[in-house]
Amino acid sequence: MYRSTAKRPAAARAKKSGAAASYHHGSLREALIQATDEILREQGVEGFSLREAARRAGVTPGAPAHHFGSAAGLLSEVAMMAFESLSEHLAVDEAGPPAQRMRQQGHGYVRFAVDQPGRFQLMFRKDLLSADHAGLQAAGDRALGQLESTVRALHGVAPGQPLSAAAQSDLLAAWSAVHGFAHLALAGKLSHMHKDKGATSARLLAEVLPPLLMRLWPDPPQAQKP
Amino acid sequence: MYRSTAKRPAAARAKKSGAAASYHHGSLREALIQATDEILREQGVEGFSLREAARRAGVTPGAPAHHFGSAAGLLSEVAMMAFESLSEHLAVDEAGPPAQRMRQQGHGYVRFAVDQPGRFQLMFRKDLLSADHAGLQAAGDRALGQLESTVRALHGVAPGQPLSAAAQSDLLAAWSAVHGFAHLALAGKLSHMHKDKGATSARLLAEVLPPLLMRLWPDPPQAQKP
DNA sequence: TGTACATCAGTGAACGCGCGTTCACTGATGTAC
DNA sequence: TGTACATCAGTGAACGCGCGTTCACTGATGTAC
Repeated sequence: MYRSTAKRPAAARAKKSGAAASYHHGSLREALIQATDEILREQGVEGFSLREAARRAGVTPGAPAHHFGSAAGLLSEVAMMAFESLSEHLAVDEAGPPAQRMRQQGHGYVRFAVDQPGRFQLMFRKDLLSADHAGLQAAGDRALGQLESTVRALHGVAPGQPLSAAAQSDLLAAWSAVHGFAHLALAGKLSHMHKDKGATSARLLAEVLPPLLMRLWPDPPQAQKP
Repeated sequence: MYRSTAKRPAAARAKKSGAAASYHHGSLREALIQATDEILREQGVEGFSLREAARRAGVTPGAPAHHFGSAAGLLSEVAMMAFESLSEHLAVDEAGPPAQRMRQQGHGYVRFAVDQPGRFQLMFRKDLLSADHAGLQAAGDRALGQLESTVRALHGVAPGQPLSAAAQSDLLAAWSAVHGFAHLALAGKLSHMHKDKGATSARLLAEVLPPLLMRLWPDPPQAQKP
């Protein structure tokens, strides 16, 4: 009885990559993370399944368990990467005026969400993530920390000291505003806000976001040295 | 051969409600909407399925199609109701000072999201809703309109006239801020913002939201009559 | 350099599950006369 | 008041699907001596 070798994941893998078929994948862990990220890009969070990730990595459905235990384990790893990508979008020249930096970060936050919506969706879906994934927690804190450091500059709070109540409130306001804006943009609520219906979401965003950021963090009035 | 009548939906329905079993439900449409809303309350959006809604309404899985065509049809109906509930949370005494009204509405928006997270999640999941559901669109516009009318008052733009650029920007800022805050609260990002870990989400919200709202819409400086 | 053995990583098949939709049907209700 | 008939609303069974997880297994790799 003929048995097609093309059905065997190792063979499929070999065919795809051009390398020799091997029982062991070699770097399945990375391949699964990569595959998951690809699914997020193409289909969003709802498109993800453990089996689909395994399929794309050229491996049987049982394999992922060896590396991640469960779907939440794999997704948490990807979410961690996503937070790192967000952090890159929040990187900003520390020399500039704080209000301007804040605006730049706001823009970076929204750009990240709009350019990588699948990742962005995932990052805040705590029902899909492991609550105790240390790396994920840390990566999230790091991203938030970048906003915080700009808020510190705005309020003149030194790095070691605790945030003042006003600064605390400002940080939360900043995060809320850009997070909310990003969500509304992804939910398609932006275009329906104004008459210019046909506009690209990119163009719409370019027109609508900067004034909003300027309203929240205007340049300070002319320096008053007494 | 014995056939348990308890398996028959009509009988199950009768048992539950105390009324006589009937082939026709009588108000299935409402019952399904009700059931869906109940699922949202208990399990969130992810807990919803057409079959589960049918089950709760005491009806076979095929029945909902007669009234809603598909899952999206039913969910859109529920989302419409949800927007109406949101509108109620945005109702505010039109006599008060605009900044205060804005804060009240902001508080109402967040309270709605936090008290009824399942509904709130649904309302912005356009992948689950019918794009062409007229009532849903209208209900969403109505809710947004309530924010808009306060922004008009803030900026002194009369009801008939188009929003100024500044007012437009302010409206979007308002919506973004409260929407983002609500999302972050539901994603559990609030508690992890400050040291007071054990705090109830309700208490945390009561402490953290008002200053944020005050920062965004402060009372105007003392009236300067020239 | 060779060999025995332990460990690891992925296989393959099956588990039981719930899902949305379809369709010929039938029981109940409403209407016309 | 009665009867024929059309319309409606829900049934019941089946469709094909994809899912996450389990588990005894086996092939490959690495290590000790």
